[in-house]
Order: sequence, then structure tokens, then C-alpha cells
Amino acid sequence: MPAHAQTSTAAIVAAGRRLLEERGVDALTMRDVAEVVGVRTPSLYKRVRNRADLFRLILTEVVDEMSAAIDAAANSGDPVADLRALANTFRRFAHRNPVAHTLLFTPREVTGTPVESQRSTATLMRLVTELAGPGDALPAARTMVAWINGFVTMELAGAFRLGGDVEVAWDFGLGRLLAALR
Amino acid sequence: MPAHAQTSTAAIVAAGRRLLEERGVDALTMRDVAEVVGVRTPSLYKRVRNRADLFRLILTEVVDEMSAAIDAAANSGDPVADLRALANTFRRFAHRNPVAHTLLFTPREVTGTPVESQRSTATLMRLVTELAGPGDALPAARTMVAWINGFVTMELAGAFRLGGDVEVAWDFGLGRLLAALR
DNA sequence: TTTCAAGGCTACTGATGTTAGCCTTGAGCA
DNA sequence: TGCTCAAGGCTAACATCAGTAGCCTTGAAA
Repeated sequence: MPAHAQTSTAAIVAAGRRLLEERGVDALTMRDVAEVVGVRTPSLYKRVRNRADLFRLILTEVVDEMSAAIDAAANSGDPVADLRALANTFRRFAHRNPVAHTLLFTPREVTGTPVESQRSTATLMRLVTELAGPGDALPAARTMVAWINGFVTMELAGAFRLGGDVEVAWDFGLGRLLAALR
Repeated sequence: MPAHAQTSTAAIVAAGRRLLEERGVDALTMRDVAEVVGVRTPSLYKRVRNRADLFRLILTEVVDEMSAAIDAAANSGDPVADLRALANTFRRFAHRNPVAHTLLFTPREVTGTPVESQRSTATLMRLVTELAGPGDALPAARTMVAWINGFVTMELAGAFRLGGDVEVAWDFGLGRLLAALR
């Protein structure tokens, strides 16, 4: 490593991630990232292929963090309690990383940024298999994750506009769904 | 109307909508829209305030179309059958307008494009009230729409990667959910 | 016949992503 | 101890966008 490295891929990803959440997708410019990490714009391209690649790196980091949080939360042994913990952890994580979460579940055709996330499904599949039995595990897991993600997405999008208590709706839906999958 | 109008707001919105679905969000440029409607780029700004405004117009049209399709499909009188029709119509519409659908449920912070859609909730609320009773109507409607939208969103995002039959999962989830809300 | 504004247009500005190609630095080898 | 060389900075430049300024043509109405 000849000259002093003034930044790193990790620093670039961290800066990008912060800017993404603070200012939104469009405001995440290579110029601003460069400024945050203390370097000129073209120097970023020594570490990151292009802007889409930066998004990919950011979202991969987010997915890994989310998976870890879920795995840590859902380990009581009781599938119902653990599925509740999984759902609540997913939701809390999305609330703390709203922009990144939205991007995670946005098609590549829209963002141009694919993200891999195989890892995070293992825990869900295990819990749902315990709850619904192996025969219905896959459709049950899809039902569960569709509801969780749909609820959080709409909530973040401000799509619940009819008033009422959103927390009540969350608990209502989660309870009914877990009962329905048993 | 002095000179021959060579285009119209409707033509611009139609062209934009087509380009949006065919090539994705980023590829929807004012230049391409102008070319399609047979005019130079700056002339678009006589009809449309800016690119965000064009998105708003497109998405408003999409929402109205979707609401109309749902209202037309869900009128048998039986709330369960009508909720099934509502869900299936929503899904079919999303499959035909995947990019627009994704944008519809993406937060303003991400797209910078707010869309109003009060109208489409009336039918859902009526059906869910019949099914679940007035006390649980709001949380039940939110549970329903969260699942529908979540399923479709993940499907479009290519997030169901574990194989299996997605149609089976859709029917499974819809059936269980309707039973759970009764 | 004159007016006048709607609705075209060209020319331009400012952001932004990205590439080309140069220069400095310092770790490791001769 | 001095030389090499590539990692990792940098400036300069380009292409592509959205959007603005300001002009010109047209044709309907006075």
C-alpha cells in the first residue's frame, strides 16, 4: 500500500448509507459521498465501480444487519413468540432504515440495483415449519413475510391515511395471521 | 388556441407511462418523452411543470384506473367473493403495470413524488366492514391490504426465490387471511 | 387588418456520473 | 542506500440530464 490511503470502501459505504437515509435516494450523489470521506469525486471509483455498485454495497450491508438482528431476536424456542419477535424486529429495523428498507424491496427494473438476501429466510422458514407443519411451510412463510413487509412498506409510504391507531392494526394483523397459520 | 397544438398533456402522460413501463424509472427522460410525442424537450414544460409533475400525472392516472377496475370487479354482493375479486384484480393490475405499481407504494422521500389515492379505499372498507364487523374494520382492512400489497410487491421484486408455486402461496394466503378476518 | 398569446423553437446553464491520464508517495527489493 | 512501481490521490474533460430565457410563428378574435 504505497501512499497513505485517505479513505476506504467501508468509509465510503458508511457515508453513502448515512446520506441515503438523511437526504433520500436522489440526493445521494457521488460528489457528496466524496466530500464526506474527504476525497475528490473521481477517487471514489478506485474503490467502487459506480453509483449502482455503491447502492449494492450499502443494501447488502443493510440486509446482513437486519438478518443478524432477526436471528438474535427470534431464539426463545417458542415458534409463535419467535415469529412475533421476528416481525417486530423487522419492523423496528425498517423504521430505523426507512429508505434502505424501501430500496430492498424495490424491483431491479426500478432501481437498477439487485441485492442478494438468501440468508435471512432460513430463520423464518424454520419457525414457520414448526408452526404450520412442513406441508404448508413455504406458502405460510410467504404469507407471513408478505404481510409483514406489506404493512411496513405502506406504513413508511404514509399509505395508512384513514386515521386510527397503526399500532393496533399491527397487533391485530399479527395476531390474526399467526392464528390463521397454525 | 392560436397555433396548431402538436401534442397534449394526455399524449405526454401516455408516452411517459409507456416509457416508464418499457424501460424503467431512470430511462424515463424528458427528451425521450418529447421525441415520442413529436416535439422538442422544452416544449413539454408548457404542459407539465417538471419531471416530478409528470410522474404525479402518470401515477394518478394509474391509481384511477386501478380503482375503477377494482370497483367493477368487486360487486357480487358476497363480501368474501368480492374481497377475493378485489385482491385478484389488484394483483393482475400490478402485473400489467409493475413499475407504476411499485412507484405507487414507494415513499415520497424515495421518489419525491406524492400520489393521492383516497378513492380506492372506499370499496375495501365497505367489504371488510361486512366481513369483520365495524369494530375491527379498520385494522382488518389494513391487514388485508398489507398482505395483498406485500405479496404483489415481493413477487414483482423477485423476492420469492425459494422455488415452489407462487400461485399456490397466493391462494393459500388469501384463503387463510379471509378466514382469519371473519 | 391588427392584435396577442399559446405553443412551438434554439441556445444556454448547472448538476451529475464517469473516464482519461497524470503525479505523488512510500513499501519492498536490489 | 537508492530504485522501482503501483496504489491511490488529483485535474480536466465529456456526455447526459432537467430546466430556464427568450424569441418566433401562427391563427383566432377584435
